[in-house]
Amino acid sequence: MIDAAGLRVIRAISEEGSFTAAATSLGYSQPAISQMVRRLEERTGTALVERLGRTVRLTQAGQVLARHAGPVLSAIEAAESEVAAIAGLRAGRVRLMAFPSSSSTLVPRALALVKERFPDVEVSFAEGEPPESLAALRAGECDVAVAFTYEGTDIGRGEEHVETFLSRPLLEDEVRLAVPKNHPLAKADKAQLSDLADAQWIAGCPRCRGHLLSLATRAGFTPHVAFETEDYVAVLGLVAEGLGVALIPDLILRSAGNDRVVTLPIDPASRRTVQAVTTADLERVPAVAATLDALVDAARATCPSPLTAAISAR
Amino acid sequence: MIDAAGLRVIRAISEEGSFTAAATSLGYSQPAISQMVRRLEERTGTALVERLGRTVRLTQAGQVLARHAGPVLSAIEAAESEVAAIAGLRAGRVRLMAFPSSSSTLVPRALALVKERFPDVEVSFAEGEPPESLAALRAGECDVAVAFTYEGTDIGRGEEHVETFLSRPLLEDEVRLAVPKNHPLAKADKAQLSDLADAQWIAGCPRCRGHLLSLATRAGFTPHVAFETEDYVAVLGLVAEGLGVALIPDLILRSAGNDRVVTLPIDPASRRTVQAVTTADLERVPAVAATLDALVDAARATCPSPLTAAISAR
DNA sequence: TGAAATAAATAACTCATTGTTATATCATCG
DNA sequence: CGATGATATAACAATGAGTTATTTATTTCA
Repeated sequence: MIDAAGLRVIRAISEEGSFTAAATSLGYSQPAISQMVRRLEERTGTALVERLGRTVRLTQAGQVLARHAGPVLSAIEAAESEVAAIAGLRAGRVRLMAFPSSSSTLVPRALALVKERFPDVEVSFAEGEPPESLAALRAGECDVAVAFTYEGTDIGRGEEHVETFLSRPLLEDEVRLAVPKNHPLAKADKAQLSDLADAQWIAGCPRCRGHLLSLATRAGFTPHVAFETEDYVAVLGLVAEGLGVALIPDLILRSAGNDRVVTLPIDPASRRTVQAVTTADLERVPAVAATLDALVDAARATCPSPLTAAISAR
Repeated sequence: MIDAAGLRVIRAISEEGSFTAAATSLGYSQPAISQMVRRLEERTGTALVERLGRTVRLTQAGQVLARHAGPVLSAIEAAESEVAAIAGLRAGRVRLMAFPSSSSTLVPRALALVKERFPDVEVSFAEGEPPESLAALRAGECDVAVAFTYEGTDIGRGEEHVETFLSRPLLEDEVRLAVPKNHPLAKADKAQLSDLADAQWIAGCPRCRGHLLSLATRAGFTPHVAFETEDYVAVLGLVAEGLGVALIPDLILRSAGNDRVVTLPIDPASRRTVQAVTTADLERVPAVAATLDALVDAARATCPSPLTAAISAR
């Protein structure tokens, strides 16, 4: 029945003392005010202004509206400016969830970029492996997930498809074989996976373990997994002690090397793609978009690869 | 940019958890909500809801709007209900101004009627002779003036025209000649004004004095005004003491008689019309309309005259 | 796994609202 | 009494905000 526009008009009349002045103050034409008042009076069923010749004055009912106009309009303006701040990146919160090994360089660098560009945007951060982070994204518990997919790995056994969401590729991460320095393959150019059918394997995160199984199956064997840990520093330690071999993404080796371990490409090559994942809706939230951009930029700085080259060329 | 309708929609979505439920709760169709949200998102420049498959959830910006919706909408509802109370005569204030001699019966009776019919309507009352009461009406200091006009009297010398306003006739009030009981005319049927050219006159209020002058001029003389007072009881007292004669409206004689005074019609007859005066705008204020009605009813009860008969027949 | 059910998006259309300009009316003031 | 300043009205255009019908997508359930 009564909306913000009506209150604005009544307030302007009350403040300015005439329809014409109210019109100029609101940027309207005079008849617009005249008609607006008439409509309001029709709706409320009572006169709101007294037209006394050349001047107008509010009736009691008009004064009631004018009195309420202030609080209502300033609350609306407050809401608008809060939303505008979010839209203008002068406010906003992004909840980021990333898998542990990305936390070392990529994510911190991206967070720093966001902070530098938009100091008032808050980015909170939690660790989580892809299945959890995607579930959190779906559940609305985070806004951006930094996840990875292994090339050619078909997910789908209860896990979230990355394809359900909107994802931007960040890095191409080559999967290498890690062997102890004294291992027969240590000096080889590349390793045939099938040569390692009888090796003891050390597996990383569940997803990586799945990838290992998938690759091994394709190479015609079932790997014997002697140890399992999500901590890649530990994986490298185990390998260094000669307790087994492991598949390790190149990205991890950049932050956590071990000089008693040698890594070499495998054949057929395998890579994982690190992606920033969000939803189509959240991508329209400016702070989220800014975070995605920062992640892309951070990835480019982290590792110039064919993929990121392609992205920069774009 | 954002109006009450938008806030209502966002709040409904937040409360109901889906567009469809929000639509039913607001009495809209589902696409209406869908489009409303889209418009809001276009205007604000950021996503307001996350569509997660079948369910929707508000984004941070959406939550900002939902948070403000409550206060804003309840303030608007409060304003609406206050105005509705005024429109529905469950509230309201009328400032009445009446000339003194109407205060005796007509006005009190009318006030009682309003109080009986609409107990929550406040009518405040002040005395004032027609020129002042009309000026007050014009100045917005009162809402209804009970005034009178002398038949055939042309006003206009700086005074307010009753015709400027909207007036409803209440009573036809005959002007009679008051003489002492022992006056030569005391037993006459009627008095020729011209027979009183040499009499001492006692005048009432300024307006009444003006009327006396006008009538006398028409009768061919200039009256000798010996006394002047606005208090008609005093006028009657002066007449009773034989200090002069006076023109007195019949209405006054009903409440303030004096048995040492005789009144008789004058020739040519003269009457004043008692009117309830307001403005076209104020007449659309329900409490004002109710007061006017009460005045008409009170007048009918006070003095059944040809005029009031005509009004009831209408 | 596939079909039914549920929910949101889209298309196409209608109608009311809310502006506009041009003009009339009306009160005030020199 | 005419000029002026203010509101009202008329006619019209654009937009907003609904509607129904239909499509698309996700969940659920057999």
